[in-house]
Amino acid sequence: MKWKIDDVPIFAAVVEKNGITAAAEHLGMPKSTVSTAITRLETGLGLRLIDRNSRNLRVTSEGETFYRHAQRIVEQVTEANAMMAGHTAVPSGRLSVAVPPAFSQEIMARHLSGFRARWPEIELDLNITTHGLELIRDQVDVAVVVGPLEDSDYIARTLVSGRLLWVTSPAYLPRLDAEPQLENLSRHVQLCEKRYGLARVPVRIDGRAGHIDLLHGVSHVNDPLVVRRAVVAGAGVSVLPAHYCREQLRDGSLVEVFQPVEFDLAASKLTVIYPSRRLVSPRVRVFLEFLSEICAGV
Amino acid sequence: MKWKIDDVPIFAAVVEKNGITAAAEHLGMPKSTVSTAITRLETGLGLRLIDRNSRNLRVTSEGETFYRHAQRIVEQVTEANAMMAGHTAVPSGRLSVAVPPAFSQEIMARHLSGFRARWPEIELDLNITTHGLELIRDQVDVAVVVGPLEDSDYIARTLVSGRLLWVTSPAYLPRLDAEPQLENLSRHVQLCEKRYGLARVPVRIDGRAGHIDLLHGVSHVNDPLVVRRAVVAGAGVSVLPAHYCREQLRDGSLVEVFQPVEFDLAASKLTVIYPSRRLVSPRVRVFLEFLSEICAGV
DNA sequence: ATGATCCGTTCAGATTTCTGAACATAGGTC
DNA sequence: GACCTATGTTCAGAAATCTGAACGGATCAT
Repeated sequence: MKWKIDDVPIFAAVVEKNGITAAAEHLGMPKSTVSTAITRLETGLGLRLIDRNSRNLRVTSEGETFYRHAQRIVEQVTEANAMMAGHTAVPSGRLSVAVPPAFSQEIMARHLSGFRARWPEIELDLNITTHGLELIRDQVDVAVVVGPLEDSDYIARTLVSGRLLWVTSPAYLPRLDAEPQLENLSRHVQLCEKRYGLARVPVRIDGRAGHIDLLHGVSHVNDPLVVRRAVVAGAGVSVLPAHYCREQLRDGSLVEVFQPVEFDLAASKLTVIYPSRRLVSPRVRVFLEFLSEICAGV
Repeated sequence: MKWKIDDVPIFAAVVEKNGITAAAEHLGMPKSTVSTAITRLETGLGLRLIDRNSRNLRVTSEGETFYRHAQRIVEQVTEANAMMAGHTAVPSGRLSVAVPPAFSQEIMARHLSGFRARWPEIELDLNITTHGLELIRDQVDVAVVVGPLEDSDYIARTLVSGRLLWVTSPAYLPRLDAEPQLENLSRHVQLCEKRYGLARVPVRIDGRAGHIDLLHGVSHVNDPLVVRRAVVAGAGVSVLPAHYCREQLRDGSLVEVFQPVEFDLAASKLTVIYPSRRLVSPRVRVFLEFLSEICAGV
């Protein structure tokens, strides 16, 4: 790579402010620096980014392409900076967070005392809710949400990718066929989480796409932990996110089945969202780090 | 921002190679440069990233946090570089792409001759298919796919966000109630695209979450253009991506209804995917630019 | 213990980048 | 058309960064 990354924000500013002088003013640096930076970037890349003379300025098509990438780079850098800024201050104050029920019980609860011990100055206001996405608007600082996410103004970080597994109890195991056929799978499903209860759940069997009906003839509940209890108690086969049946698979109360059938669904992905690309308050920052940590192993 | 972005890849290399000397070797620069860069970065950020003495090296918790961001920055930079590299060469050769039927007809077709005129050396091999995601593995260079995407090894770029609209024909309009009620909406839907044909389609009415049944009592087809024709011909109300009914809304053959009811669904998002973060061949690059251009207005 | 070895840091000279002032050029004004 | 103004470029001195060699400390084998 023959160009300097530090020239990228300068280039982006020139494009955005539509001028070297304007960009220089915005960045608080001499225009000569900006001019040189653009020239250096062009030389390094080996192509012209901006056609310019003393009066006019036009971004070339290559410049447009590079600008799209520049935006992403600047975005990441800004975010990194926001995250690290004020890292020296001791986090304190009230922190409102929203987390889904199953997540709070299965993953978070056991680490809460550790969080309190490490950051005693933070008063945690924990909302157990399935509607984190709505609360983030103005009621909570951070929300953990389940399922795929629309693009939005908030920053989102995937905590757990949420691979889905087919599981059953050891007692039920003998009733399954050796070779699972697409048509026979759902026959064994008595109950599943509401979010997968679709008529056409996209799946992938040994790489080939297909569909499974988890709507008709299947009971639904909006809590994976209820599904888990039911399956452990013998309620046939069901679908659970890997992070909610890890322990059960280890201690043998659940067994994985239908392994070749993978889900084409981001429905159980766990994501944390929070506002502002500009400034992450210390208490939000440490809570995000806390979430990353406790989710690292699952 | 008090730190240099150019120090970020150096820091990342030190973390990855677990040593300043190793990183220096990998980056092809003197270890003194690497050492100074890390120190400078730490000073700029105002905190210690790596605890180090002459024999041991340990990334601090702040360092871990920063490393996560560093990875993203490096990724974007690498991608930008790959995209710009070899930008001088004239793109040529065979280019296999997969695009969905509706996209090819509605958005792409009219611009194809322009593409050919601009890049006469590229032999385009155009596959109209709904299974782009499967072909990208080893049969095509670029694929445009519809719907939300799992994380994968491929690079994905959103082309069109794919907002969904409720539309109907002017002739049907008088048969709608003034105030749309959640329960009454689906009564008017005779046909919709298969991908929205779920029992519980998540929607948002004036910000509040809810669900609509587009499965029962609704016919399904896997082509939005068929839905459009049907609705224009009087088949009640249906759901169409904004980019496939722009013209019809303008010329009055379709009208938008139920505006307060927004979809909580990324189901019609158009994404382009392609392999390799390392090197984008010139012909792939110009095709990606072509796609961005033709999707910019929709 | 002791020396060999490996690693990160420091240092001083070489190189690059930054900067403010001077310069050049295009467009508008009277 | 001469002048004015706003804009990008150039330049030379100042500041910073880079670099290879020397240095200092930690571990390991003997």
